[in-house]
Amino acid sequence: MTATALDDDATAPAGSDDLLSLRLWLQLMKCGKTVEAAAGGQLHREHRQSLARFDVLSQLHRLGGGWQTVGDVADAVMASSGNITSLLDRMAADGLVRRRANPADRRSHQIAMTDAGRALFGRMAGGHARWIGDALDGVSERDKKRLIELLVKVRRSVENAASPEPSGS
Amino acid sequence: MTATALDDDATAPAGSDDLLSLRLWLQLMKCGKTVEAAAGGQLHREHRQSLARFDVLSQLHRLGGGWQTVGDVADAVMASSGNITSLLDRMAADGLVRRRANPADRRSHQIAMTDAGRALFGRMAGGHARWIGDALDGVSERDKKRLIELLVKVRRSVENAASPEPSGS
DNA sequence: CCTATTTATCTTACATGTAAGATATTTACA
DNA sequence: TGTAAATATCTTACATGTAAGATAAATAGG
Repeated sequence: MTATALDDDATAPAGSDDLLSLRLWLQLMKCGKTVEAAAGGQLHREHRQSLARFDVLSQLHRLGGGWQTVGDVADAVMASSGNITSLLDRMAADGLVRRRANPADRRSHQIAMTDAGRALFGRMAGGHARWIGDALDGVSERDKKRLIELLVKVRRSVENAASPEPSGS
Repeated sequence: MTATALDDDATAPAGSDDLLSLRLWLQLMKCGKTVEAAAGGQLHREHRQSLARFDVLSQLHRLGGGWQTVGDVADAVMASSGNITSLLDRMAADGLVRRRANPADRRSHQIAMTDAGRALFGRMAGGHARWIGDALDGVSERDKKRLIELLVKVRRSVENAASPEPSGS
């Protein structure tokens, strides 16, 4: 008996490389879900905030906390335009961020943290980094460095397969 | 300028190991999101189905496609009880799965694929494995094997930190 | 047998995500 | 200039996720 749900499917085509890729994909999804659930649970228990909100505050914290466009924030946290709108609406309703019209482009809106948002992020960030350090305590420094490199390779491969560069760019 | 949003936070505490862990966490989240969005997009384009539905069908396909309890399916796809209920409701409304009372335990319900669900899964599985193989084509076989091992290590570390085993089990 | 606890699922409320398309504005160009 | 295309955000509809607690049935202990 194997660890995957797909490895014996009659319509499966190619060689053993597809099977290895499938196993990698399954482990990546499983690991990602596990880490995300654990980290999200920690943020919810300690601060009643979601990972998505923490990501937005982290991005707004970068570059000194100045105004950033909605699109820049959406790209940074990998949220769709429809999604970031409602997320920022709720965060603004909770007094964590505020909007203003972009003075340079009237199509565009900008976002920044409020004082309350900055204070909340200050309380969250240190504890979150410490929690992650504890959670990854069972992984050696060498393995962490190798993993970071390999994860970047995977991401590049997937992004490249999704929209391959024309050969002469 | 660095790659993270947190590395210069004044409240951050410990040594360089927390920073390395933070970088690993960021890459893991980013890689997971990228791969999930790409795979989900492929399933939506080709079959108008979500990754969550594909996961459920994969799990039901295991063990020969017989009846499984709602709880077993929920555990396998890492869904909460409230979540799996509505997901299975929609899949049942689309004629992909069906429910029955568990003859051995009247608290429990069981789930199996319908013929339509089995047919849909057959069409999805091969193409999905092939798509994943293409997407991970830029990663060497050796790197894939190392990554699988390392991801399992990470997951074990996080699970262990979340609920550490008592010393003598 | 009776009651308390545990277990399995469902219900409700709400947060977060995608998809598709509307709106307003800017940009490119004939 | 005028018009088409691109861009940035928002709106709407709906799918998927969590949290908290209700419900029903099984189980444990008296």
